[in-house]
Amino acid sequence: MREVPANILESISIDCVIFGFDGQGLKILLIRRKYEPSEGAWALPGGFIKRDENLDDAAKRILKDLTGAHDIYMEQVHAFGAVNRYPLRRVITISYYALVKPEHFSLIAGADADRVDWFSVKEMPELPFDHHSILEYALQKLRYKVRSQPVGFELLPKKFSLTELQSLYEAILGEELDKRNFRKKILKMKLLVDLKEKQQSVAHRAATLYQFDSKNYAIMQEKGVVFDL
Amino acid sequence: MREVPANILESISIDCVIFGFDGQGLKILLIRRKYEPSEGAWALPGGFIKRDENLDDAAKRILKDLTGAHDIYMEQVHAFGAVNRYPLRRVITISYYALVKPEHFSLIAGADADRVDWFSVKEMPELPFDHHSILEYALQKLRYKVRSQPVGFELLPKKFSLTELQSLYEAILGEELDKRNFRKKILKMKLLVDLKEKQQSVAHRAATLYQFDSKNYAIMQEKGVVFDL
DNA sequence: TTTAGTTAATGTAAATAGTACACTAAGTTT
DNA sequence: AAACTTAGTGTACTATTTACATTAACTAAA
Repeated sequence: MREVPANILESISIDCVIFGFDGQGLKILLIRRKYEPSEGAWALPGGFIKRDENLDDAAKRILKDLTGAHDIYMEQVHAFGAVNRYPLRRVITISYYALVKPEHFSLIAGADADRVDWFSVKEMPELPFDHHSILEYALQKLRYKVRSQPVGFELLPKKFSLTELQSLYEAILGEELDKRNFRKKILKMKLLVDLKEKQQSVAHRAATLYQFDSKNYAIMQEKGVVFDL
Repeated sequence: MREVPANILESISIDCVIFGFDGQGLKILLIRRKYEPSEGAWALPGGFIKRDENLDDAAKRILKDLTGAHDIYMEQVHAFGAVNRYPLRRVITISYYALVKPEHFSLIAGADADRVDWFSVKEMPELPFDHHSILEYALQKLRYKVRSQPVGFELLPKKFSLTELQSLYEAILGEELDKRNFRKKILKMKLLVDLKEKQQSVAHRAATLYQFDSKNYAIMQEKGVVFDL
């Protein structure tokens, strides 16, 4: 445990819930805490806000300092402020979340972390403080969001099959989807470009590859088109 | 302007966006600020959090101290933390909102407010700091919510007509709804009890009165039934 | 070279939900 | 009795959702 520097706001922290999808299941990025309180525990990457820093900027900096992961677009989720949530003093934390592709980031433990790693959401270590609630809340939000917006294409390779896309959605939602209905819906959105290419060297019938149509997505967003999965 | 007491967290405030519906239009509860900064301006009721107070409790207390309105269930909306949003020092604010029936509350300006009043959302005074953004954000949330959940029954008299209910929804959404379709949908939800009673002494055909079926609502919520208006 | 194994790809019928739309009913007031 | 005001109602059309099973294409192993 160390002293609180003067240029930070000592009563407000940010915690980041970074979800990752690697083609298998849903993962979450944790750091191992180098200092008290809860030294040695795996926890959400979090830290304090500087006096001259906006919230979104603080979230980015904190994540980068602890894990090395940068250029991640995060969204604010919720403020958690139970009186005794943090043992040393009163701290209210604001949570942020993002969904990323693990292999895009080389992780480097820094600042108050001595290790960083991805954990499967299904097999999580015990988390300190109220980090479990924070995680659950963010997961709810992610699931909600993924149903109403075409989220997550950036998590797949540039060229992907519809089955891969479906697995992604199933991993996030934690439930199985009907193949034909999924395809119908996703193709009707006109957000995928059929590349007229096939998978190579797979031990079964090769799937057609698609690409996310980000141009059309931008246009539709401007028009205020609502998506729904 | 006064000193910051020691038992409060000086960098975190709460601002309350209290929407009211009085049968006519959507209103919002504002206070007139008694002290600098922005002394004399109409603003959202807001204040600082005490060290031994949870967020939700703080929101309730702050609202009560400034306006006299109590027993209002508020929900957290968003944290706003632009570096210069508050002129005196760095303050991050967490917004809360609620939707209530104005005539249920006797307003008493207190603490840092010398007046309290309801304003039509359509004719708002200039608000200080980033209160306008905070209000807009809460309004978005309210509109969103009212479409997906049976919100707002508590704003009407215990016995109400379908037309009154429809006016409420129209006021919140800021758009007109089709009478027949509205009735079809709302009745299909099985959330209203037909009281087999008629309005009294109205200068036209009397409408049937209904009551919100909170018992059935609780049951349906448990089952996870999704509503959609 | 045949067979087994694996995943890709496809369509339809039925049910449900959403939308647009106009007239009659029941009271009160003049 | 006529005029006014709001209540109350149904239908046809379209779009969306859901459940569901077979054939196609390719590889690997026998």
